[in-house]
Amino acid sequence: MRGAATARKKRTVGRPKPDGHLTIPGVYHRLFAANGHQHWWPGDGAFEIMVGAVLTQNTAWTNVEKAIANLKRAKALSPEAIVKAHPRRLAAWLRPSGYFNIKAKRLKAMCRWLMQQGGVRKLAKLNTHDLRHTLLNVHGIGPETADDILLYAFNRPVFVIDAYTRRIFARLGLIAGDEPYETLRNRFEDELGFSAPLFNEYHALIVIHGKDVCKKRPLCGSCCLADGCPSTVSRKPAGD
DNA sequence: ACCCAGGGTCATA
DNA sequence: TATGACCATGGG
Repeated sequence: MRGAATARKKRTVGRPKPDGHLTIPGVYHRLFAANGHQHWWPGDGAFEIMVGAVLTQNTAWTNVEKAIANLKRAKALSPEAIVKAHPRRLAAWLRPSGYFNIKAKRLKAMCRWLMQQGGVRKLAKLNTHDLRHTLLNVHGIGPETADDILLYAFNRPVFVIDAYTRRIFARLGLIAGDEPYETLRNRFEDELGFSAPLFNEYHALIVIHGKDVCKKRPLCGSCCLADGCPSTVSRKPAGD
C-alpha cells in the first residue's frame, strides 16, 4: 500500500496560498475540478503512442490523427512495416501531420531502434533512467518526446514539460518560463511526488487548458485559475 | 491573409 | 551554451 490510494489527499491540497498565489499541486486540483479525467494518451497501445509522440511534434493533434489513420489504412502501423516502407511512400502517409520528410526519417529511426532493442516488451524491462537515456539517443527524439513515451507508453513517473507548461506556469508567476528543460522537470517532479497516474492526468490537463483557455491570447474570463494569476487580464469594455 | 500548433536538429558564434 | 533557420500541413 504505497501508491495511488495515498497520493490522493495527502499533500497541501493547495488552494491558493494566503498571498493568493497558487502552487504546482494547487493548480492540478483546480484543473482537475474544472475538467475532470482526460483518459490519455489518445491512441491504442505502446507503439501507437510512440508514433503519435513523434508525429505531434510542433503539430496539432487533429493533423496527427489523419496521418495515423493513413498508416492504419495502409496496414503500415508497425515497426516492421515502417522500417521497410519506401521513404517517399512513408512521407506521403505522414503528409497531413506536417514536416513529413523529417518525420518519416524520425519514425524510421525509432522503429529501427525498437527492433534492435527487441521490441517494447524488452525495453519495458529497463529502469526508467536507462530507458530515458537510450530514448534520447534516437534521432528525432528529444526531451519532451522521450518523456511523453516514458509516461504514456511505459507508464513511468516522468513529468512532461511542454510549451503549454511553460506558458501557463510563467503566467501564473510560478516559473520564469525559459529555464532549461531538466530544471523544470525536476521541480515539478519534486513538488508533486513521483506518481505516474498523477503525472499522466496533470500533463493531459495542462494540454487542454493551454489549448482552450491559456492560449497565446488567453481567455482569462473563463479560466479556473484567474483569481490566483497575476497575469489575468480583466476584460474592460473601454480603454484602459 | 495571417497566426498558430502537445519539438528537434543542425549550423553558427 | 545559446540563438536562429529550417522543416510543412490544416484549422481558426
